[in-house]
Amino acid sequence: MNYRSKYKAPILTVDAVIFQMSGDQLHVLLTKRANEPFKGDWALPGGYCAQGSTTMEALSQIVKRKVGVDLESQLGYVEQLYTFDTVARDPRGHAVSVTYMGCGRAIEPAAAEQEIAWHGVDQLPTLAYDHEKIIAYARERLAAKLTYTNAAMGLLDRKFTLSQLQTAYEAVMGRTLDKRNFRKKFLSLGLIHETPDMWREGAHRPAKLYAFNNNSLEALSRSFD
Amino acid sequence: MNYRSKYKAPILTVDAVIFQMSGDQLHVLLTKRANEPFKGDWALPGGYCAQGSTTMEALSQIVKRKVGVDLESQLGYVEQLYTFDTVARDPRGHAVSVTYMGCGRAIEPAAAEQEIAWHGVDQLPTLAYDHEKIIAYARERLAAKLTYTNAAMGLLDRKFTLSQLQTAYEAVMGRTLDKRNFRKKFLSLGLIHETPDMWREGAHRPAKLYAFNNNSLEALSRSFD
DNA sequence: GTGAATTAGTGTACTATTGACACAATTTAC
DNA sequence: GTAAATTGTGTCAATAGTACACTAATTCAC
Repeated sequence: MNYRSKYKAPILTVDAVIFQMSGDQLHVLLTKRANEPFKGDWALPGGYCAQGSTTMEALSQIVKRKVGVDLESQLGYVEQLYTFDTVARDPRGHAVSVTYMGCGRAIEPAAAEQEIAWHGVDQLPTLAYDHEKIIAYARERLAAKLTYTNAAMGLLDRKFTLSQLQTAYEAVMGRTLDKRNFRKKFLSLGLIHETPDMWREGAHRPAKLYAFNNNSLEALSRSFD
Repeated sequence: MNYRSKYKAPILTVDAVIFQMSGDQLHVLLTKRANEPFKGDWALPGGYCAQGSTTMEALSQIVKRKVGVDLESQLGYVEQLYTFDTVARDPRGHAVSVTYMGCGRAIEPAAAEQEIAWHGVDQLPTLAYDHEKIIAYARERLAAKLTYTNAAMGLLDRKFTLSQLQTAYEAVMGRTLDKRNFRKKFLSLGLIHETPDMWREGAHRPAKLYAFNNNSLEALSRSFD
């Protein structure tokens, strides 16, 4: 096939799975679709990627406009998740969607074009397209990343207590962890350090605040032999 | 933006990183570009994805036509790698490339449109586009997969010796492994089983042949706590 | 058929990591 | 000062990882 002849590119869309902690639950940012198809259903924020901008640039603009979140400044980190495509995915024709996953903390969306809401990942409403699968995949990916990177950074304030860290791990992984083992293990990884500050809240002993050593995503190496 | 108005999709391309073992080295299948841009340079097999076919379908057709390899029947497994895009990636304009990675064994390419060759991943020629980075990324991904999946399956015959398996691991990871520890570890994973057959070759003791329990990709779970 | 060459196949001792498990310390509210 | 709440801590057993060297089985040359 020759590009100049009769080549017609598939529709290219981008979608974002934006996570944050709310209480002790992992939540995902959704928007209510105002138009067909799937009018009235909840969906991941996303839209078209046009010629001339990268998928990440397109996503930034779309997310900013539609749900009022600035990926650059309001998320701890963003990474590409997967590219989904099926001829039937979008009723309007063949679509390819490049999806990204990001984690943030206490995100305050600015004015947005669309109705938005945070939903607990364990209590999702009916979702448009295959977005339920995409969210499940994003959560799996994030859970895997937690075991060998400092990705939890994205879900926490710059300074956090070990209990907050553990709560985030439990929310993403969907199971409880042992407090002593979690602390022992995590501290031995060397990803975080103590700060002089304490977290005081409620009628109980205050907690030491920790911070990640590295503000960008850091991976530990795994070994085989 | 409205789809029906002035939306114009970026060029969508697909590229394949196809690995196989040759001797004790990991090799990647490359084609020599016959046209500009990068005419004469080596590149990953790939091409345009047009409306109406999924990226995987497009890739299958392209790889079959250009380098004579049938992804379905000639590769042990194929998975999506990453989607690369930069405005400058393709000199003709903004392009988005969905890349896939696959592993095969003693692949015999059929008649192909383009000049092709297998290159050792540690002795790559000058490559077109950012294909060098893509290959490095694919290798990293494969190395990571080897530590928690049966992905090595793709690189081996259905029946193989433990030495062959170890050689494949060493080639992908780029370092040597201890024979006794490798065997102990791998056998304990429970991914493979002994067969009654022996591999006889050369003036030395014959080796037991093993087979994977599962013909599709299988992942072991990692734990945190 | 004997010895040289080559690769397959095996075990042990040590260290590090994981996982199960319970109670004292510190703070606030009353 | 006592109750309520949450932080913070250690040990032991089991498992997994790591370093390391020799014997077994075969072919080939003589």
